[in-house]
Amino acid sequence: MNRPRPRLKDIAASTGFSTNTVSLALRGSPLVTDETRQLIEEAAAKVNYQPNEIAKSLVQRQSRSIGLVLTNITNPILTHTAQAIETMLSKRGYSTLFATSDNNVENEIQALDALQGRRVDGILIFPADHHRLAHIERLNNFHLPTVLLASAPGATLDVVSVKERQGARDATIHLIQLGHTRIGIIDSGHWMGNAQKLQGYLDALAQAGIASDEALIIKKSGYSPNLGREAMDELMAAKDQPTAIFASNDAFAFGVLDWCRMHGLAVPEDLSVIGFDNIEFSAYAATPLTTVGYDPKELAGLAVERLLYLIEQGDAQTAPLFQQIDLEIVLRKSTGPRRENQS
Amino acid sequence: MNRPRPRLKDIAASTGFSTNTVSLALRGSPLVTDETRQLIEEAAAKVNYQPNEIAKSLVQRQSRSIGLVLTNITNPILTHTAQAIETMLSKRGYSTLFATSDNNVENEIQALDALQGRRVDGILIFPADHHRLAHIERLNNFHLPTVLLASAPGATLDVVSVKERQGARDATIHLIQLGHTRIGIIDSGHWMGNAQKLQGYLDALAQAGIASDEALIIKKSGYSPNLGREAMDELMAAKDQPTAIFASNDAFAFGVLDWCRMHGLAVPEDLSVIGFDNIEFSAYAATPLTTVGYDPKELAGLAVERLLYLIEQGDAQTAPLFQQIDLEIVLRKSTGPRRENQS
DNA sequence: ATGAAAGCGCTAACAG
DNA sequence: CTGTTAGCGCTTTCAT
Repeated sequence: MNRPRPRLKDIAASTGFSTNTVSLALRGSPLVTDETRQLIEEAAAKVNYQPNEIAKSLVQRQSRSIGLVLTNITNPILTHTAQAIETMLSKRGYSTLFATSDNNVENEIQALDALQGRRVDGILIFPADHHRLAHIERLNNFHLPTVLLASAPGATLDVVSVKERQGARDATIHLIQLGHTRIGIIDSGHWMGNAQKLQGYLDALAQAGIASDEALIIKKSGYSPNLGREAMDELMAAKDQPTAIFASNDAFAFGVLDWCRMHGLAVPEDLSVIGFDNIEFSAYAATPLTTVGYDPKELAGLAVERLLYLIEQGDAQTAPLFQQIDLEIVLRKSTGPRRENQS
Repeated sequence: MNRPRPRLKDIAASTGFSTNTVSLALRGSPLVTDETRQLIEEAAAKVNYQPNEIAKSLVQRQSRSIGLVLTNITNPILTHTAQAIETMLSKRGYSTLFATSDNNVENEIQALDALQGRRVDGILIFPADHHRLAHIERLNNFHLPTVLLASAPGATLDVVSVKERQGARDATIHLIQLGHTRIGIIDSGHWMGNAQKLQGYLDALAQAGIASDEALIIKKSGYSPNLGREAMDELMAAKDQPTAIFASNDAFAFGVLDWCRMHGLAVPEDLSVIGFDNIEFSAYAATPLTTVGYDPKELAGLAVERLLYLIEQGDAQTAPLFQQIDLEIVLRKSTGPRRENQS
């Protein structure tokens, strides 16, 4: 059973045709007779012939593979996006090489090098650091189509992301409409997030005529409930405590909920909390989480379409496109009206 | 800025050496003078030379890439495993091509074909269906090292997985020790699970002299809290209701917790529930979930080591190795002693 | 210590 | 319609 993989040449030899004819036949060229095609197909099937895509890639100068670079996959919304991307790409005949940067620019550079070495036809990337994009933008020098999956400030690349600023604003407005004026934000700092969410939060406050307070703005780098708990320690140390919290991702929000459980605060009676991302689990949290969500498939679809378009364009330079999808608030149980007696 | 990618030949031309010398120099061969190596390295750096791994793969007949096939990535424990795999592989100089079968054998076959076409050096796979492995086992015909990431009954392939049966037995024993005798199981049917967990559950019951009851055994195919809820509808319809539930994955357990919340049952006072996998969020569930967990990195490490070993072995046939890692119960709040007045 | 030639498995002209 | 030739970018004998 242990044979070496059959080549075009082998099936050429066994059928008596030339490798060229075999190649054409197998690719369904109209130039070859039905009769010979049939012969060739049979011979190919008999030995379980599978074309060597590597050889094909070499001669065609395209690998029909793309690179997907993620920061890390502890955030389920990213993995859903990743899976959707892979599925769509696979339907279009592309393989996906994946790599993780773990939010580290050095790793990211290495990953990009490896992908370039493998001559991927394009790259989809969640950047590790929204302020260090030079190594990504440099990909353009080699005509390597790239789309960013997060809106980085001043990027000269194509972007497909979510309307973070607007989503954050809507979340904050939701809290304001419930009567809250002391609203804390736990922002994810500059990676996995730029200043967009913070901006949206400030927009909402300004619009409602509420002064922002530095003591209510906490930055945490990472994605973990622990960070949410830590942030709460700081937030609730303020003299004038917040009555509502906007957590810039659901993991932070879980940390907040847990902090409340530990400290005997009822949600939403004593504290309202709203998250961001609407990961599947948010419906099953200690208090079902109100959060702002989006459809990862929509994001994936847009990104894949755009990337494939850029690939097909080839050398024809196209101006970078900036696309963002809508978010919407998913109302559950973790937000409620501010009570009179509240702090 | 828009140049084509430099080749060995180009930097040979610019330095006056032959492509062969350049190739040797860049790979650090001792055959070439330090002086010329330096010259060549400079020239290469100047044009940002990156070797074409595709060409390399073709001539060396190895791609230094492996295929990772997942069922789907809604289960966070799988994504953690996947990330750990990618990270380890990347450290060893391997790229990872990833594909998802969505628990569908047809998709799985397609994915495997694509990976073979790309001439991956090995495959790591969570099989879609533990009873349909023929297409995977066939990979051996082409010397394609493969390791299964789930213990399939009677597989003739290498396996690295968790001690599901023992973990399930331990979980059930835990409930029995708390005084429960009416213990329901929500099993994940035959994919993403074989009969191992059910077996472990039955083992524990038998060992304690408790008769098993068909009415307490529910099978659900999939990974979603909804299925847990559905199962509860069936389970609690029994005349003699269970006082404890073993959910074969954490998502099911969340569904159970949610069902309890909807029906006014207190956990663990009215019902104990234990999950499986210990996903990160289980600590933040409506009731912090007691569950049986393992370290995905350990699983990933074992799998990668084994695969790489098989790859290095080359044609030397080695008997399939069956490895399983330990599980341990993570005690939280969702299990408690059976009360006297309980059902 | 360096160069020339061959070839990995395939597709792409170009003939006939 | 089918065969011949060349070449993708690299490594690998084999010379020198």
